Amino acid sequence: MPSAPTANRGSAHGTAHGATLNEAQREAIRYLDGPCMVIAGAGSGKTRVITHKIAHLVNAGMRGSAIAAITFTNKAATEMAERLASLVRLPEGERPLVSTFHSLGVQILRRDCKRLGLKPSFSILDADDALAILQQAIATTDRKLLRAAQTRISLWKNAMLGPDEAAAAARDADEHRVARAFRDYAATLAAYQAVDFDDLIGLPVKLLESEPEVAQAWRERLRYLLVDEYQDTNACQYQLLRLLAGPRNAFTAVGDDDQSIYGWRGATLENLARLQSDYPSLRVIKLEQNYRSSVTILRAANQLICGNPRLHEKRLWSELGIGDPIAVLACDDEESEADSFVMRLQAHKFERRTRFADYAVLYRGNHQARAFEQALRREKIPYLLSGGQSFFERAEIRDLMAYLRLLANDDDDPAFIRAVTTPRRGVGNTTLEALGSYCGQRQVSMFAALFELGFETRVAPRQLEALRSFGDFINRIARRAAREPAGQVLDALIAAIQYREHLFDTLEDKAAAVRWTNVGDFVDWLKKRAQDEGSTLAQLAQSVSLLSQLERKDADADAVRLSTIHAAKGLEFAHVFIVGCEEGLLPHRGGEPEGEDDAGESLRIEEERRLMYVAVTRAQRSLTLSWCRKRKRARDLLARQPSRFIAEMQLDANPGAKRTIGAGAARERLGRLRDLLAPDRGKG
DNA sequence: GCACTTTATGTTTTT
DNA sequence: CATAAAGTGC
Repeated sequence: MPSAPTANRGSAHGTAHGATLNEAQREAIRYLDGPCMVIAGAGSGKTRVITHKIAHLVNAGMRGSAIAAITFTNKAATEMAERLASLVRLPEGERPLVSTFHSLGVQILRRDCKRLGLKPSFSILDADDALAILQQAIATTDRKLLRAAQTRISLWKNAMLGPDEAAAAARDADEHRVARAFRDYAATLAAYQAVDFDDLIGLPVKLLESEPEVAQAWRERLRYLLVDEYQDTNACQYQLLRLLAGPRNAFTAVGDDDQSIYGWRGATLENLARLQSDYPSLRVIKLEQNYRSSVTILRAANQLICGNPRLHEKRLWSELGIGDPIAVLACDDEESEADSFVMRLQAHKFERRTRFADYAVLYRGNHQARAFEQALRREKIPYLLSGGQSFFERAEIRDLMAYLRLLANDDDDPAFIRAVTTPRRGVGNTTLEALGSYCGQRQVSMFAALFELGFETRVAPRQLEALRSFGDFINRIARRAAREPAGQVLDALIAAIQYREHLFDTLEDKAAAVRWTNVGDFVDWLKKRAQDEGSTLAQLAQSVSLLSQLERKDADADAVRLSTIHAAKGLEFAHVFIVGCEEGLLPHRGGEPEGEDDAGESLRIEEERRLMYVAVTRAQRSLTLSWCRKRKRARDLLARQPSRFIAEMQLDANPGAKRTIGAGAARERLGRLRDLLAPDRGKG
């Protein structure tokens, strides 16, 4: 087996792949007599339990295609499908459905959305498009209010409250205002035949609740459900699970209350308790043996998390030995934090003969990556940035996506606006405003309005001509898309709009070249996908918005990983650096302290503590924590304190567990190593 | 009326 | 430091 650098694939140390299953794992796999919940501590082999349970079901005679494994991220789904494929060989049509909640939602919706008054070619809006629509609805330019409104509405949706219930639940004037905007927002989405991310769960719930035959059909199709990262489900996802499970209650939920880090997205630990009260016969099985980390690391993790009240008390243990002490680095500022990381990395790598891919830098916020990127680039160390801006959020990709969405769905006004203005074709704000107001009166989409006789008088002839020829163009491409292969039409589209020329006209050559390369990657990816799945351009447009990262082959590259802690969940690395361990960052200080009560405050700290716990438990062999005495924020330099979590891990009380090292020591050591390696290269 | 250039502004985490 | 609203040539 080639050892891949990413998680769960076991770099020699740690993972339980080849080993036999332990008693608790076997029990979790074999138990089929009723609903089952597996409390799987960090590194206890939960993916293994899920894949082996699926294999067990298949061996027991269940059709593979009747089993569904549901994850939260595409990465987890891909990983799961691969591990499963290496365990049981199943023919194409007999493979279990391994999918995220959101893609499952799309599948359910695509089949029967007509019953909800939604056309099958509905558009899926990303957060930015949704935000633009909300901005219209709430009529504000205050970005803070806008963002707050978006999360508020999302939380309402995840709690399964519609605009009416939201208005009833609103506690102050601001929330009432947001509830009113929620109503307009929902109406606008309906007019556009568009849905947002939350609707991908909420609408299937609505559908299965209101159409018993549809629910029945899905229950017959999916006879056993396995849910990964159950602690991250929100009320709406829980309801979807209940509806899919039906009265048969044939499911296994796998989760860990200590790793619940998506409370801000509506995930609620109550779902763990609810599972027990809603299913009294629920069998609860705990996995406490850790196959990943050294005893030192686990002891620190246990020490940290015991500060939280927990639903399921558990104590992780491991047989992997004491391992290296945990180091704490106090740095001057973020540059010196990044510098000392790079120097320690180089020294460590030289001494231990490790690979770059054995190292990961984990941080609270994406902006923290910048200093580390710079330092790594300067030293010519390969790195992989996970999280951060998604490939599909890049402007050039969104431009092309707008065309695809418009081809699929004429009513998608946001896509229309983006496509008609990119590249520029003589249609600007005034024209779009006139078009928008006409559409408002006539209750038609922008695309449909172009060809209406009544619209002709609303804009200047020149603009009308530009709009209509754009409309004709889209119609022509759409006609071709129905007949010809997706890839061919895509090439024709990009050539016809002269996108390459547009990039080089509007940007510096270097930037344009980068974007054009991205376009090429995107097109290749679409073509491959269209071929593999036999999907049309329209269907592709739907699946694309659910992806966060282009699955690239260079995931196997030997490179240092830079990642947010959130994005690192489920992964493991031999040597982990948790950076920015400062009060205010980790734990992060929330928005304004206005009106937040003590209970809310301590809940927030508990989630931050779980986040730190997730970070610590990513490490197999060594763990280094660092913090900065000063950190730039906006324009000024702020004095900072080390995170309370460092103290909570009681590294001092843990003999030999802590080494505090000044940032200068590594610099000197690296200097010596460099001299040793290449004396003439010596530099300051 | 369109398209490009300047100036204020504001930072968690993600499907 | 990067994005989005307001300002200036064409």
